[in-house]
Amino acid sequence: MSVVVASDTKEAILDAAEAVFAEMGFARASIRQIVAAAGVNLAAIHYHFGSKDALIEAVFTRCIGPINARRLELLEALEAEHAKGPLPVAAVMEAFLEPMQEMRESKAKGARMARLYGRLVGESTEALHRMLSRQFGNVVKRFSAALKRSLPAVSEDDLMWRFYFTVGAAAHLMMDPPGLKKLSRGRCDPDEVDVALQQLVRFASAGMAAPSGDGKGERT
Amino acid sequence: MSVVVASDTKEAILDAAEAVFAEMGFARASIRQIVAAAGVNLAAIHYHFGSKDALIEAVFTRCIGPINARRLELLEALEAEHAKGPLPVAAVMEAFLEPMQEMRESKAKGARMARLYGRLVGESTEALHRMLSRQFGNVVKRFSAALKRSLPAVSEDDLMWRFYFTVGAAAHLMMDPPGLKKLSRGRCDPDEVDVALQQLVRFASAGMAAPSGDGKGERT
DNA sequence: GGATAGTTCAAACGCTTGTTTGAATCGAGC
DNA sequence: GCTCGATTCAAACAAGCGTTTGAACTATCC
Repeated sequence: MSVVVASDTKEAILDAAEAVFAEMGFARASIRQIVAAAGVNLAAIHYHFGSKDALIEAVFTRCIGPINARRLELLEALEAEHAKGPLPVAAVMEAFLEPMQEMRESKAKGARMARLYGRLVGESTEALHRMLSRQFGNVVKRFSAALKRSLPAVSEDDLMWRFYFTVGAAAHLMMDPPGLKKLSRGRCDPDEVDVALQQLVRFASAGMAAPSGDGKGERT
Repeated sequence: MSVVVASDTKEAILDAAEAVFAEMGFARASIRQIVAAAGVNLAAIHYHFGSKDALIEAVFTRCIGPINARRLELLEALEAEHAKGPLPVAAVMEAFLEPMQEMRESKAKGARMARLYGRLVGESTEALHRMLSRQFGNVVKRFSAALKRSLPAVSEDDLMWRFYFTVGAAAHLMMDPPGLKKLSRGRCDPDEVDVALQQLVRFASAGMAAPSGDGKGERT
């Protein structure tokens, strides 16, 4: 057969864990479910990863790494394209949001990874949270710099708040897509990923560029 | 002693469960932790509620009921105030977001309930989801009608998408307040609830009123 | 004061959890 | 062909889980 890059069982475990975690959440998922789905022995998880927590980390890293890499890639391309002029906010937001949405496009695995991704925000333990910071450090730094350049009129603090809200909106979409369907009584389909991305980008861009309340309480 | 409105232990269990669920999530929290925190016997939960799932429902209902009641109350006041003229979007959003944020204002219990509230979106099982629909049905109907009136230029579908994103942004804020602190390297404080509400309202209002992409791909 | 209904309690139930163990199996390298 | 390290396997481990049980307690009414 072909060259075994990394142990086949290791990959099988990661794939199965991804699916089970996405469906059940981290806490509810049991390693017995995972080994059953992967078709490997119960002890394989501890042999290859050491513990359930370590497996969670491994799954997460494999899932989020490429996304953040692509984000930075898109942002760099954007900065190259608009080397001198101003960076369009919508384009920056799209560079951040598209890689996350994109993976939902490709069949079951993509959707599962997307759900898994969403789970992280809500269910993260302390260990998960530290890794989350590690993985996102660069992305946050680069994107907040880009946003600052895009929207010089908005204060840095406001930008952080709004970026944080954007993450929440995107995470919600991936954590609970059926929620939108129920909310809209079937009229909006969260599985049309291009529509979803467009909606998300529009909403987030407008939110980002919202007027800052400079003192006066302008409640229109 | 005073009149016992409902069993003291029942209240103690609900209080303790609220705290433990908020801290650990529903899946990780054990009823042994809850009875220990409440200072009651292990069997008390099953005697008073029947099961752990039923307890989750009870805690949730007690937590979300008053919030949704207040939302409708604020919205009705608003509609009375602007009986003829247009409803200001920001005011509608504030009517929706304030009751949720408000409870964080009062010491530990408020913050715990807020976290619990946030957990629901990410961790809900099928049973929880059905109850969530039941509890939110009215609120969604009334607020989407109000938003439609506020923003006649925005299509109904767009409004649903954006309302859904707003829920996500708000839920994120309550699920993971420390996340904002980390993201902003300490510059933004999610515990200043009035600031948080203001930021949330501004972001959501701008997102709600975003221009709809009527055909032309206006990527500025 | 004995009976009754409501509540609390310690103890155990059966089951699932993450993890460990030690033997069995496999695949190269000499 | 044999050895050795890496991998797989069935089986068991202790601990924790939600839940049940039946006896003890408490207050109320006749």
